[in-house]
Amino acid sequence: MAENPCAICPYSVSGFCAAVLAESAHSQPHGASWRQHRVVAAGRQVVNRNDDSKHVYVLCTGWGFRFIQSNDGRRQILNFLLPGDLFSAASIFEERPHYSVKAVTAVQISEMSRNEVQSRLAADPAGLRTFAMACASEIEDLDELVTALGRLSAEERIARLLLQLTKRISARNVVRDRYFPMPLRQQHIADATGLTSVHVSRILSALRAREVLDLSNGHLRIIDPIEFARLGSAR
Amino acid sequence: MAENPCAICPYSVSGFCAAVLAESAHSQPHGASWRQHRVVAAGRQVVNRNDDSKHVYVLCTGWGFRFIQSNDGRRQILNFLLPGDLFSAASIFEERPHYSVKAVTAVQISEMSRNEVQSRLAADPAGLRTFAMACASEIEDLDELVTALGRLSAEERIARLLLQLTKRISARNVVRDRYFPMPLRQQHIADATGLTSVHVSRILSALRAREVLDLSNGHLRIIDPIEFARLGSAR
DNA sequence: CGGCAGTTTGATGTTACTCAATTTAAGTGG
DNA sequence: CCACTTAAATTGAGTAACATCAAACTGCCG
Repeated sequence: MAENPCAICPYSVSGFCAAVLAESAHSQPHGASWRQHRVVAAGRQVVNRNDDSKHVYVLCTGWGFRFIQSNDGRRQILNFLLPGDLFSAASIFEERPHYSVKAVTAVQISEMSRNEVQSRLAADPAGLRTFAMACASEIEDLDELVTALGRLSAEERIARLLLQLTKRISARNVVRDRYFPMPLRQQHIADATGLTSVHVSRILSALRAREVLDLSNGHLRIIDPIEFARLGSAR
Repeated sequence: MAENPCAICPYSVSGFCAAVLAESAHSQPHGASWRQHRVVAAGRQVVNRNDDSKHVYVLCTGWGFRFIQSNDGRRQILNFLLPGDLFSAASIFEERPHYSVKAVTAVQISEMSRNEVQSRLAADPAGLRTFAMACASEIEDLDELVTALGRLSAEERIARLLLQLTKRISARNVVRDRYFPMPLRQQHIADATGLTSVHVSRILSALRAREVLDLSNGHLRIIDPIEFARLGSAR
């Protein structure tokens, strides 16, 4: 993933916005109405599994997450969305999303017409490659997540999630290597790692007691970077 | 996924082969050398994580699986490959695969030049959409797998895997609703569901005792289709 | 017949879940 | 600023699910 700021999202790192927004790509059908910004309050749902939608979304500010909800109410978080993230590469060609999306904090999102995005991608000679890269990286992330859920201990899964998030934050902001904004409830972490929030609490307490890291007050403090990296990159 | 047989693989259901093999798509650079068939013995590894390769593969006959191997030797199977399956949509643009692939049974594979596949896709006006559909369906499958590993019990995960496989087999062959070829060792099932082979053995024995299904001798026999479907589609 | 890979079974250990009570933190309105 | 409310985090006790270790068993093939 190369740094690639775009007009929609100064933090975009996917290259996707740049391709879609290229001026020459396509003539707008009705002014600039094919895309608009929206603000969504913390906790609100933005995308509903199976509700068909004519839009593609990019998160501009705040934190969100993509998830699948079980019949019995449990949910699995598939990934967290940070500024610049396309909700999912699949959304560009999927009429009905197979996932839902919620805002963690208040967020700004950029809502674009799927048809328009498709034709811009098709018009751009590098569009196929750009799109393919986004897909490949999403598939790779998911493959790694599957491996983590299937094979790692609770502690390793949590450390892995936090490590990954710190890396993604670092890629978007001035690098901070010890202290990161992290507006997640323990329930979010539980839903992302396949654990219960009670167990997440115990593990986080243990990591705090062992002076590895401290997650509280919406911030993650890395106390022992070596141990943190070791736990988080276990495989 | 629409039925879409192709010259390489009579059972291909992805539409991918059709797009790539279109006669008009592209002139061959050196005869037909951009693709060739290979035979691989049961248990042999076909793709090695991180070894860069100039090829894209499609499975033509037999069973294989895509996986990621842990440092400590444990492995997570990401999906099983059936005749007609592209190893991964990501492979078309990824220089180095982030996964490995092994043959379960003896397999025939079609090995294609990645460059040639890319230019054929780019040349085909429907190429972007074809490729995107393959990606979207792979992402959806992975999202569902993540949810299964994160949220389902051992029994449900196993039933889900077997149910999915029966559906995929049915899509490729004359429909058989009670008896399916299933050349998997219990270790494969364990590696695909994040369990140990010992536990898989216990669960399969229980399912056999409860007269839900019987997996043995390389075949799956569905005894109670209702209960099987209920367990396997739990979410 | 012996050997090997795969499966089954039992006994035991560990990890993570459930339920429920308690503490802490974060608002909110007076 | 303080009482009140509510959501989130913590803690303890008991339990269920799954892992580990090891031995026995099965089928298959040379």
